[in-house]
This record gives sequence, structure tokens and C-alpha cells, in this order.
Amino acid sequence: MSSVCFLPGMAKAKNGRPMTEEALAMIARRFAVLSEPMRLRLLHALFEGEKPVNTLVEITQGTQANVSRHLQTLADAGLLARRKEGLQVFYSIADPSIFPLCELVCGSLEKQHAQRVDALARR
Amino acid sequence: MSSVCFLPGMAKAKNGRPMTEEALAMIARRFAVLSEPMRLRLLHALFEGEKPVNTLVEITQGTQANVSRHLQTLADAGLLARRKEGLQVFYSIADPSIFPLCELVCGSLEKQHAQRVDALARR
DNA sequence: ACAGTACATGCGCATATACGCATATAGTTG
DNA sequence: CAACTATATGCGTATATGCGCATGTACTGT
Repeated sequence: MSSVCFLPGMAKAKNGRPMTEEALAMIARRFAVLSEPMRLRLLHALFEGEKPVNTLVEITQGTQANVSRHLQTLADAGLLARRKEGLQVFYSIADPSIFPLCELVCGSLEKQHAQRVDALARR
Repeated sequence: MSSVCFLPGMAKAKNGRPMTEEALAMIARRFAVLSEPMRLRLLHALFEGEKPVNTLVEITQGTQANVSRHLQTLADAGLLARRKEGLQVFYSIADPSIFPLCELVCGSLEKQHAQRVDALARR
């Protein structure tokens, strides 16, 4: 951790600021974490609430090792929280911004799909 | 393109539906497209408005070939629109959902950063 | 202490993809 | 048509990362 100033504001968009290399890397990393189907499946499963690893293994039909690693990745990114209870480890969504994020992406994809259908129909 | 039903709704979240493999792949792809710093730089540059490739090359300090390829990727994903005018090709943002998307991610990262600072201060 | 269960991790392989370099294509101007 | 400009693309290489397999670690119960 080096700088004090942070994410100078891709959010505000309109300014001509160049965006620091670090900020871009962090944003890219966040998107990369969300760019694996298995991780999306895990997030989707956790939308219902906190679950232990073995349950997530069943739901996603993945191997235990793979699920564990993906959960690690999501937790490292700050998207999931880890809670240990005896032998089990419970994961839950720690970053609520995921919900609107997924809604935005799904909405956008649905719109694109609708436009494609529309373009084909108009002939 | 095969199925009629589309993106059964990660958006609505709460339902226990398993999410089709195709839908997950499409969502993952969208995030993957946004997971490269150079592509984020290009999008950020285009936040100001439509620009030709050579301008984008200058702004991003990338090679012409690389910039062209990334623009292609963004356009293929439906995020950018292409307009040819003489020798030049103008790209512009075609999917406005990118703006709130970036705001969400930046906001989330800023919050995480604030929490880390806070955690270190509290000793 | 031993066996058993739940989870994490080291390692190797296969695949994806970003980049640089050279070259191809399209359009303009002389 | 030739020369030039703007953009796109083929190819090889380096790197990242997802997965399977085996093994390690942490905790529980007998």
C-alpha cells in the first residue's frame, strides 16, 4: 500500500484525468475475479445466504479443491467473508455491490439479445 | 444462437434457479472483457465521446496494433460502436451500462480501501 | 493417540490471451 | 497507378490461470 490518493474517479468519468496505473489494475482485477463461470456460480449460490464449502461443492458440482480455490480468490478480492465454525468454513457475500453489478450486466446482455432478435425479425 | 429463454435471472437473485451454463458464460465473458487495464483505459478515454483510433493510440500510449485489437474486442462485446469515415475509424461507447458499472466497482473499491485504513488506524 | 471429516494447498498440465513484430487491407492524394 | 495514411490481422512468444490429483492441515469424536 503506497499512495494516499485513491481511484481518482473513473466514476466521475467526464474529467480528462489519465487514471493511475494502480487504479486501473485494481478495477481490472475486480472484473477478472468476476470473469469465471464457476465463481459466478458460487456467488449466485451465496445470494441465498451463508453456506459451508461442502454445500457449495454439491450445488456447483465442482471438485472440493477447485471450489475451495475459487472461494479463496473471491475472499481475497473482498467479495466474500469467511467464518470458521468447527470443521466447517462458512462463506457469505461481503460486498453488496455485487447484486446491482450483476443486475446491470444481466440487464445489458438481455437488451443486447433483444436488439439482435429485433434485427433479425425486421427483414 | 440456440435457446429462446435467456438469462433466467441472476438479476432477480433470490430464486434457487441454477443458471444455465450459457448465461454464466456470457456474463463471465462480459466481465472478462472489462478485466484488462488497456481496455479500461480505452473506455475511459471514450467517456468524453467518440474518438478515432489514432487519437486513442496517443492517449493510451499503446501500439497501434494492440489498441486496434482491444477496440475490436470491446466492439465484439457490444460495448463500443464503430463508425468509418474516410481513412479513420471512430469508436464510441455503445452500451451506457458501462458508466454505472464502473461507478459501482470504483465505489466498492474505495469503500474497501477506507475500511482497511480504518482498521489500521484503530489500534 | 487414532481415525475420520472438512477444508486448503503444492504441483504439473493444458489452455487462453496480451503483446510485439511484420504484413495486409482500405481509402486518399499526387 | 504509385505513394502515403489509417487501421486491421497473422504469427510467435511469454505469461496467467483453471483444473485434476495428491497431499497437507485443522478440528472432532471415540
